[in-house]
Amino acid sequence: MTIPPETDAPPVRGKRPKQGEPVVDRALSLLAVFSDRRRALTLSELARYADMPAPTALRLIARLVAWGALERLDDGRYVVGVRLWEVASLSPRGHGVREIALPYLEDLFEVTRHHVLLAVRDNEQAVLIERLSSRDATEVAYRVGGRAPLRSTAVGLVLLAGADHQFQEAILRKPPEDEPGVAALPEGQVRRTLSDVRRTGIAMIRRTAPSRTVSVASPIFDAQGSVAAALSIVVPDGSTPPNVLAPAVRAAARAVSRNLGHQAEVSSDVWTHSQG
Amino acid sequence: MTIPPETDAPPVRGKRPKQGEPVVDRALSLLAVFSDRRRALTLSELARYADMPAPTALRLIARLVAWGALERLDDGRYVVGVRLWEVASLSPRGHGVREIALPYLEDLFEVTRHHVLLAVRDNEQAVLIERLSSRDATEVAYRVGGRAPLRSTAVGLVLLAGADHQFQEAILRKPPEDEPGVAALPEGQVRRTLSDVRRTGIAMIRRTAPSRTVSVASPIFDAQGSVAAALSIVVPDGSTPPNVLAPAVRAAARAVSRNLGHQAEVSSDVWTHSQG
DNA sequence: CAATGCTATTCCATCCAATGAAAGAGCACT
DNA sequence: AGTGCTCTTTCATTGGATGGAATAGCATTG
Repeated sequence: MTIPPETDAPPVRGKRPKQGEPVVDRALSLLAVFSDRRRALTLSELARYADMPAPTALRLIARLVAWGALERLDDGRYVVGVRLWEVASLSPRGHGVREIALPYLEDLFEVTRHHVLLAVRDNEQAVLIERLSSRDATEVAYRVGGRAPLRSTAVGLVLLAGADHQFQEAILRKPPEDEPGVAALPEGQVRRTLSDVRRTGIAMIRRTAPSRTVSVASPIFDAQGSVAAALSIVVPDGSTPPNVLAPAVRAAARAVSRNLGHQAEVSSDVWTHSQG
Repeated sequence: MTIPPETDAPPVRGKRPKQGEPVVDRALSLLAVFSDRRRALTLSELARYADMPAPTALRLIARLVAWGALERLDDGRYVVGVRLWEVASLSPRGHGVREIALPYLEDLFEVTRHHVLLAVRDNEQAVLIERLSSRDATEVAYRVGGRAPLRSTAVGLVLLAGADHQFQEAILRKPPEDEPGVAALPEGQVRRTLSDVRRTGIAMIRRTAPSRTVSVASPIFDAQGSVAAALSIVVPDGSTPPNVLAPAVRAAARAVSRNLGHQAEVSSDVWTHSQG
C-alpha cells in the first residue's frame, strides 16, 4: 500500500501518531514485547508489537543493547540480556524469597518427588518464582516467570486470602477468568474458601487439565506478618491424599517464613494479621 | 559532527551539568545503581549514585515504578520489581540455560551434596546463573546474579577457554584482577591451562579463601558448538579428590549440552570449534 | 518550639534530545 | 531486472525532558 508521494496537502499536518509518550515508557514497552512465546525478535517485530516506527525502535533498542538489557543474536534478532537478568536477580520479591526458600523447597521436593512451586502476587495475578520438577513428573501448567490467576490456583488462593480486604473485594467483583481444567467457583464459595484458607493455612485446588492433579498450598509470611509468597506442591490426583501432604507443605512454608523474619504466632490462629 | 554554530554563546551559562545523555541511558543507570549491597534505595540515594538531580531521578523512577521495573516499599524506598524479574526470566542466557540445566544440576547436587554452580560469560566476567547448596555446605564466594573473574575461577577458565581467540588475548593482556584466596597465575601458565581445559573439558581451581575449596568445572555447549555456559562443583579441599569428581561434572555438562541441541563430537577431541 | 538539616515533591520557562518521514542499502526470492 | 521485505542513516522540526527554585514534610537538635 503505497500512497501517492504527492498529496502535497497532508490532511493532518504531518501526523500526530504516537508522540506524547515518555521515552522511558516506550523503551519499557519494547521490553514488554518479549514473552514466553516471543523470546527472540527482529527489529520489525519489536517495532510492530510495540507500535512504533522502526527508526524509533532501533534507536531505543540500540541504547538497551549498549547497556545489556537486550542482546543481539548472530541472526540479527534481539533477546533479553544477561545484564537485565542480573539486575532483576536483586528483586526482593523475585530472587529474594526464592533464595531463602530454595533449600526448603528442595527438601520438600526430595521427599515427595512432585512439583514444588513458589509464587508471589503482582497486581491481580500470581507470578511463579520457582518450580522444582523431576524430569518425569506430570505435566504442569505454569513456567517460572509466568503468571497464573488468583482465583483458580492453590497459590493464587493463598495469595488472595493474604491480600487486604479491599483488594479481595475488587477481585471477587470481577468475572472469574476461566482457567482450563478448573471449575470456576461461585463468588460465595470463593469467599468461604478464602476464609478457610486463612483459618487452616492451607489451600487446595483440583485440576483436570493439562492433567489431573491436586495442588496444596500454604502461605509464607514476612517479618511484618503479611503474606509474602505462597508455596505449593502439585501431585497427580489420586496419588498421595491431600491431607497427608498438607502438614509437609505447611511445615516447609513455616520454615521459610521463619527465615524471612516472621515471628510465629503463639495463638492457634495462623493468620491474624494483614486484613486491611 | 556539528560545527559550533556561533561561539558567542555564554561560556557555561548557568551550567552544563549532565545534559546530552539519552533519557533511556539515564533510566537504565538508575537500575544499575542497585547491587547486592544496595537492594533498597531512597530517592536521594538513587539520584546521588546515578549522578542526576533529584527531580529528574524522581520523574524517571515514576515511569519505572508505573511499569513495574521498580517497586516502592512502605518506607518510601525503591527496590527492583517483580515485573522486571519476569521479563528477565525470558533471557536465554539467564533463565534459559538455567531452566534446561537445573535437573542435571540437581542430580549432581543430590549425589555429592556439595555446591553446584552454573555460569555464563558476560563481557569480561562470569555471571553466576544458578547455585545449589545444602544449608550446611562450606561458605562459597559468589551469589546467584553475582559476577566472578574469568582468570581465577573454574567456571571462568572454562568460559575463557571457550571464547574466541581475540577475546582471550585481550583478557590475557590485562593485569589479572587479584582474587582473594586464589594465586594469580602468570600469563604463560594461564595459556597452558586454557589449552588443557580445551583438551580435557575440565578446569580446576584451588582456593584458600573464603574457605579451602577445590572447584571442578566443565563446559556446556550450545547447538552451534560454542561454549554457552560452564558448570562446576565446589568441594572442601581434601575431601573428594578432584579426579573423582571430574567424570561426574563432565557427564552432567554433556547432558546439559545435549539438551541445548549440541551434537557430541565423535572425535575424542572434546573441543574442536569456536576458536576465532 | 523555633531552628536546622534532611528528603521528597511540585512548578515551570528554556531548550535540546527525540522524532519519524524519506531515502538508501542489503538481501532473498522470482 | 524486478519485487518486497527488513535494516539503517539522515535531518529538519518540535514537544518532552530538564533542573533550579520553591514548597512541603519530617525528623533531630538546641
